Amino acid sequence: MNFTIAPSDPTPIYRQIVDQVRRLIAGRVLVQGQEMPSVRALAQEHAINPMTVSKAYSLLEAEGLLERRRGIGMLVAINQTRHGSAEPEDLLRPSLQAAAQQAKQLGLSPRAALRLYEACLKQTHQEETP
Amino acid sequence: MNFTIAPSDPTPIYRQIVDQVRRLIAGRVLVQGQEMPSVRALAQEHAINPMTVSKAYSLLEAEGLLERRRGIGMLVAINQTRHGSAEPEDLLRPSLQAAAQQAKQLGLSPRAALRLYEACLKQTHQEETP
Amino acid sequence: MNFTIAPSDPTPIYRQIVDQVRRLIAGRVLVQGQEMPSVRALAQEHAINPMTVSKAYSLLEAEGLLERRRGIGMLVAINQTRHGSAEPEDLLRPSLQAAAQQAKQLGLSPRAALRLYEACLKQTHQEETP
Amino acid sequence: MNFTIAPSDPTPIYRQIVDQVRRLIAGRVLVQGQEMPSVRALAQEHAINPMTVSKAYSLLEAEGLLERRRGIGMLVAINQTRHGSAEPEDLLRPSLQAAAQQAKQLGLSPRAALRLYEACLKQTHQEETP
DNA sequence: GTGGTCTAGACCACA
DNA sequence: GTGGTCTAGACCACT
Repeated sequence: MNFTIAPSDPTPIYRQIVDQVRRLIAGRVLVQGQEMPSVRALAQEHAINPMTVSKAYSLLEAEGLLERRRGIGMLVAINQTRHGSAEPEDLLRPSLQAAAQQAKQLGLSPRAALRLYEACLKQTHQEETP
Repeated sequence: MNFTIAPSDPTPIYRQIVDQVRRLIAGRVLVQGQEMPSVRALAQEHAINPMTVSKAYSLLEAEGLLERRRGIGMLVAINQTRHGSAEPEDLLRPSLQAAAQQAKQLGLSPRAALRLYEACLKQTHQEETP
Repeated sequence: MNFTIAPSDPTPIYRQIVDQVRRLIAGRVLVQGQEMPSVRALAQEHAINPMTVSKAYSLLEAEGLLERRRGIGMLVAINQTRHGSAEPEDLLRPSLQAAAQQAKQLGLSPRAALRLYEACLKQTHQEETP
Repeated sequence: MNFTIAPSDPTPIYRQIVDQVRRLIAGRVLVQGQEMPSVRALAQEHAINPMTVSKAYSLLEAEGLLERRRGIGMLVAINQTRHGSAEPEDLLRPSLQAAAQQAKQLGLSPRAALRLYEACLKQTHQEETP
């Protein structure tokens, strides 16, 4: 899986997993019917407790994004109609709205804030290419 | 005060206060020597516990951003050396870096992400003018 | 076979099979000596694993409700002593007792609960006639 | 709290809690804004692990039926508009539909099934009065 | 006082 | 092999 766990991040680990899986599904990186990595595998890969992964998967199942197949594992849910998985823009907007309010409180002009975001985007995309 | 408290936000309330005051000072919206609203007033305005406000103020005082004046209340500290308030860009960057990674996971192009942020900035600035 | 498998139901599939066969025998819908559908046929019909069907049949055989005939398949056991198949009322009562407690917790009057059950019974019986 | 935990019941304990709280809210036994018993209290009362209770509460919170008040405890959610809390009839119907199918499989006439349910209802209500 | 998170380990059930 | 459940205990954060 191409996502990261930051133990230093104050947001709980299970929440980091939930958020990222949600985004990867919205972005079609994870496609419908695809098998998710097993609880134990993911736990070992990131050196965390299997129950933590399990909790994240359970929440995603309750949300309708994952489906449990008895004895098989978890799959990305097939009936991804309209509920649950939202448009990518809708998942990104809250972060950007918060960042917009912060820019205003910091007295930064919209232009300066945009330039800064552009730099961050460029950096993030460069990490992947090489 | 032009800041907001979101009780549903998982980040603790006292932290929401600290972060926003820090930004307002960095952005010179709150200027040196200016009186802060009283603990009681702020608590009542946002329907939160006065002890929570008090804790936030104490942290800001320990950080050197606020000063406690007996009989008067809290003021924005006058001797803002360089250690207390940082550059506005440095305070905004972490949020934008996170938003950049999210955009990538969502499969959004940098251009689309920028456009979305531009819209958020415009909306945030319009709220204040009328 | 007129029974249904609900993969989303938390009760294990083999248990769903066992319970329903038990009822169909108690209700004389399946009569003594009658052939049961083959493991393979039943599995294919409901899109479940043959091993799951096999496990259910084995449990029913251990219970004395089914008999394994070499080269033929499973039959409804002929010597239905009193220990295997119980009275229909006894098999239905647990569900109704649970439903009665639920009605009480929901604040529904016994009369309202009865009316609702009447409607469900009518609907269930109509499904079969046409 | 007037609900029961049955350790022998195959349905997991946290699920028993969730289901019953859901019903008690739908039946207005628990009213909006009311405080729920604390995790530790409920755990001790029923001799189960606090984490099990916590898990149930978390699910109910995700469902929108409970609200967490930091440092205070859990309350029955106030904005109980339409989602989440359903009509009592809607929560009872699934059990009765299952019981109706069972009655049919058992070869019981609708009249006999109704009589049996009536008896169960009477018994359940008598337990409370004395 | 409140709930939340994580860990470690044991046991069960399903396929 | 898969996930689920429960326990016990430790530590943290908020009010």
